Amino acid sequence: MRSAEFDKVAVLRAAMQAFLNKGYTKTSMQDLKQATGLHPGSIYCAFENKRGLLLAAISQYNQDRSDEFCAFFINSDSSKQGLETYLKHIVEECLSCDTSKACLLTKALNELAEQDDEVQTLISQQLEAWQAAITDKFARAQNEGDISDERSAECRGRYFVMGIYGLRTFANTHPEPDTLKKLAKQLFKDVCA
Amino acid sequence: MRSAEFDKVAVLRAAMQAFLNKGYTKTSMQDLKQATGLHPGSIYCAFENKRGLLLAAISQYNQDRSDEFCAFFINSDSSKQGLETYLKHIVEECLSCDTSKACLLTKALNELAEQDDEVQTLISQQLEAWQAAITDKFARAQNEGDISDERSAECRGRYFVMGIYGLRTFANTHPEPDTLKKLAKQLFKDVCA
DNA sequence: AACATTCTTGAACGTTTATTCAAGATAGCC
DNA sequence: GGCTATCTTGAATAAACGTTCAAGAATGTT
Repeated sequence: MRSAEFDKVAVLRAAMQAFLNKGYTKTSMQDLKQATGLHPGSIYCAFENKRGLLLAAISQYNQDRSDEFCAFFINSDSSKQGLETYLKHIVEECLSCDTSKACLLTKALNELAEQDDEVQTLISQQLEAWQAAITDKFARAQNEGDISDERSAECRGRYFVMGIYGLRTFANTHPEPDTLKKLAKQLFKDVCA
Repeated sequence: MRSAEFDKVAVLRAAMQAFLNKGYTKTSMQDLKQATGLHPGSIYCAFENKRGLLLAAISQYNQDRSDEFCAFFINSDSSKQGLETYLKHIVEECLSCDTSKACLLTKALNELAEQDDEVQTLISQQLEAWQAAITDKFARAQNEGDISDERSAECRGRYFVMGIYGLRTFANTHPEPDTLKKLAKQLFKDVCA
């Protein structure tokens, strides 16, 4: 008996960085070999093929982002404030230079939506769960009395998600801190109004 | 002497549809041959290479969209109403099944931003011009007295653009008419407030 | 220490890719 | 109608791609 020598989670994180940098199609097996440190054979043994590695990387990405999201609410009894700092965190992420600014879920969905139904379904479910988590926080904020019941939590959750999508895309051409921060501030004001 | 037999604009429109369907990398020369009706040699003679065809298709797309945008304002003396019907038009576009729902500029930018500086620069300039055109309409609407001067036209233009980006991305996973229309309505209300 | 089992390695494979180019077709000009 | 110039055609090319697989290395068991 002999167990695998590589750290699966670390490999998946390296792979998702590679996919974020070049996109799925343009990331070659040679790129993945270099990024993960795994030889082609090992990748095929562990993930079946390149597409399998993408699917696994997407799931890992979703897991990481989901954990990150939850962390904004565990030590806070104000859901509204948690959402605000979460939004600020996203802005900072858009502004950081070292890590890729895009979201792997939307990036992969854009690239493969009309060609790969399984990828599309997987990502759609994950984005749906993310939106549901955000909507839940708006509902809590309403129960906590910080946001009015004039509009439903679903309505606010959708709008917030839409705003984040827009913010991320906008950051591609306008990575100026002041502009993004102002947009985010306005977005949060509008979504809470 | 002998002149070219194909219609350049028609070829570019066919090429941009192909690029919208599959993305730049996954659109093969064979796909482009089928979509445009041009043989490889003719494409290379007219556009230098695949990338040259993409650049030309992007410029044509930008031209078409720019003309389309202007059409919303020529027979109207209310800039605010022109912006509103423009936004409704975008929602309809997101909902239509036959044509591709995405925007070629943002799609190509997402795919090639970190790999091709010339493509990135070209698209950035075009998106900038689009945003400037929208900002101009907000400034006119303010002069016409339909929108307050409380926030600047630049500020509103940016927010509107961000909202359209978000709306388009949101439509990928939620192509339900009622949801999109409601989001667009709220967006327009917020951006004019 | 030798064995059996599993993982790792990287060269080799068949496709597919973007690109080229020489031959053929077509149009205008004398 | 023949000539020249230009455009069209599509087979050929070389490189790059994802994938496979048999040989080598390493581990745990006896």
